[in-house]
Amino acid sequence: MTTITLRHDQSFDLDGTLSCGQAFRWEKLEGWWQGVVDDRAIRIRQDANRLTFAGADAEFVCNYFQLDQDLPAILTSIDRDPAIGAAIRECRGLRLVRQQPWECLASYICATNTNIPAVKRRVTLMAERYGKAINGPFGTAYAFPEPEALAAACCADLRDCKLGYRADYVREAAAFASEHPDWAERVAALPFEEARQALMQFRGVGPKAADCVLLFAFGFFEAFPVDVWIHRIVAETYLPDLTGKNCTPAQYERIRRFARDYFGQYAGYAQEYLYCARGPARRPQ
DNA sequence: CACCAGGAAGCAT
DNA sequence: ATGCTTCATGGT
Repeated sequence: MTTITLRHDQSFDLDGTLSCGQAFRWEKLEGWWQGVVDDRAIRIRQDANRLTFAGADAEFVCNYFQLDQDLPAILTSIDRDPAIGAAIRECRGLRLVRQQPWECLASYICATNTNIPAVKRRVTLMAERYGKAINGPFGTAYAFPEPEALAAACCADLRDCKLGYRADYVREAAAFASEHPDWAERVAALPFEEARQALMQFRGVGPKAADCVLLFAFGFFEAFPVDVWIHRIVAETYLPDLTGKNCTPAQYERIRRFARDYFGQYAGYAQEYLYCARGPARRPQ
């Protein structure tokens, strides 16, 4: 068990960070967050400015939660109006975690036209069936499956993981990733728009999923994923002439360009704060 | 039973 | 380029 004390400039809210839906492999049990990152089973809790954890060292935890990123400065840079200001006050301390590219890509292929609990279920089922077993501080856990393991999976077994029509997309992506082990570093080396196009070459990865992977795994903080909630919020708050509930490709393009211009190079943080401040009780209409 | 959920592909216009 | 349909699943 390790404890670190956060510095004054390391504003951090563990609960907000892990419950906002960016990563799918954490759950809170009896005051502790338990999760799997890479091949580590981690247990962590926060008491004021102290972080206590097991299953990983301080450097790993610091890197995963990007604790050395200057969050106060980022929030100042995106704080452009009362609406985002309220979201920042409500969610201050929320950080984007640094996910692994393959897991993030596969997870967001599983996230189309569905909700977060269902994605968690799919990812957990895939890990239990195809992932490496890990002995951690909370019994046996399972790493997210390597591309090879999912590429070799038979389609019926994958469908048992409740992937539905997404099973073929995951298998195809897994086959590509196992044949091109350097796919992630090649994407990481590209400029933003080219990296985005590269991700959208995967079947099952459209604009939204690509932007999520760019933001959550590749550190492209200008990425601005537009899901149904963000579409609704942006239409109500910033672009009132947007009509309809369905987000056409042209609307998607307009929203993300607006966000990049308006919020700046950390537009992705603005997206996450707006999304998380939407309020769990808020109903559509 | 209808409707929705961190969408995207496949076609027809 | 834009619009409609379908896709599989679980929750409400």
